[in-house]
Amino acid sequence: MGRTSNAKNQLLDAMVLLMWERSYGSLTIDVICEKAEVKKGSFYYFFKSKLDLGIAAMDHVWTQIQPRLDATFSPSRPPLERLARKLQEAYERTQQVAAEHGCVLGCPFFNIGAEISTIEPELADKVNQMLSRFQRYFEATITEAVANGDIPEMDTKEATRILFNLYEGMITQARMKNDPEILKDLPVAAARILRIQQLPEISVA
Amino acid sequence: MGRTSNAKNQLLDAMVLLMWERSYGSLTIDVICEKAEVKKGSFYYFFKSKLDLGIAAMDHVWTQIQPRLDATFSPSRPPLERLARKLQEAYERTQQVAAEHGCVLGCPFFNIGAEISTIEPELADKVNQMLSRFQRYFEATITEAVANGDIPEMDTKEATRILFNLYEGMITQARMKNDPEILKDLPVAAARILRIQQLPEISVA
DNA sequence: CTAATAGATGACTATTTGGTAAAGTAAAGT
DNA sequence: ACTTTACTTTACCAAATAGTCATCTATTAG
Repeated sequence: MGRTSNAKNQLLDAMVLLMWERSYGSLTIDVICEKAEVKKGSFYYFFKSKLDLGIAAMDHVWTQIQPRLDATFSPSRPPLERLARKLQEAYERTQQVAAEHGCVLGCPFFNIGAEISTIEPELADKVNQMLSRFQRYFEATITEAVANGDIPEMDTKEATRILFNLYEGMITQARMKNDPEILKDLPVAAARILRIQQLPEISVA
Repeated sequence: MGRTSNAKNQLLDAMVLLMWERSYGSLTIDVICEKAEVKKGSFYYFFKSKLDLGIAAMDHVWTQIQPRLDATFSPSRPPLERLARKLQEAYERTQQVAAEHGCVLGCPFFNIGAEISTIEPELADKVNQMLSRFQRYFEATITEAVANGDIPEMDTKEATRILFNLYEGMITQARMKNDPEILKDLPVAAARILRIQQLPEISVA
């Protein structure tokens, strides 16, 4: 009952895009409303502040990302192949996003986290929560690889932290240099961290 | 001749601090002037905009950082020991800065770069320039380590990129999680990337 | 058909912000 | 002493921005 609307979703979509393409601090309510094609009155009907929308936007983008992660890290393939595919996908998708948006954008969580961690604790918590979820995909993969004997015995939590931070560091560098090619180092880097010669080759498609 | 002043330096110091402790986008001219204890008229006497000061602040902080880097990476010690010391120092200094400022702050260049790369190209260029300078210290060290036979033959440029991005990624995670302990992974991570068992132990002080 | 509900709209206010300019002041040159 | 130079200070304006509210409109339940 009552009037229907998808203004809330338009606001969430616009916020995700703007935070990814620009930054959090550079956004104003007016800019967000314009991008969302929603009037300011409606903004304040659904959200009480930019911070409120920003936090909701992080949950929103996760629901878009999670299915892709589930597919890429699907246990239907052996762990090292999953990892190799993820790293390959990171490179290809970075190129694709750069073509669509005009420049490399990197990881929406990591960028925002680096920006706001000291000034917006609530948003920082939310971002850390999302990054932890993301990291779990790597951890599950590495744990299984050790269990399979695909890689030597090692502290899997430690290896996960190292690989994950490397991954985020490289993607952020790719954004800063606006150069997807930086991500070509990822497979070599992962192999070294996991103490193997190289990750498995992956067949096309 | 004419009236003397150190307002310009106060503005630079304040800007460096604020960009490190907070972010670029959250700063206003008024906030910067208040921190610097300088009136707005003087701000516009020395700088034409926040962007202008931001760029100058990056050069300014480099002049403070460079002597410390020169000391830590001094060729008076063997390369792997230099590296081990740098990673140890990163951990200790992060703790110290956290104690002084109330939270982990990370790398001033990387944080700002991640935040503004898509919206302030001039500042992004300056940040990239500083990061490249920083990276050269790692590259020189790794190159010498290979030449010495301290680590196996490898593509030193590639190894440098990997190690550097890992370093920045970890430091940024430490900021986001407000936890210096994350940096304890650095020596293990470096050893894996450089294909050695472990970095040399370093004596106290 | 009508009332109740959910949302849309636009006009409005108060504040913050970036930016300017004119008058003032300290230091050094002559 | 006084003039020039280099910087400071204050007051000010215009634009941008956050946030509110009364009124309007679409949807559905009864």
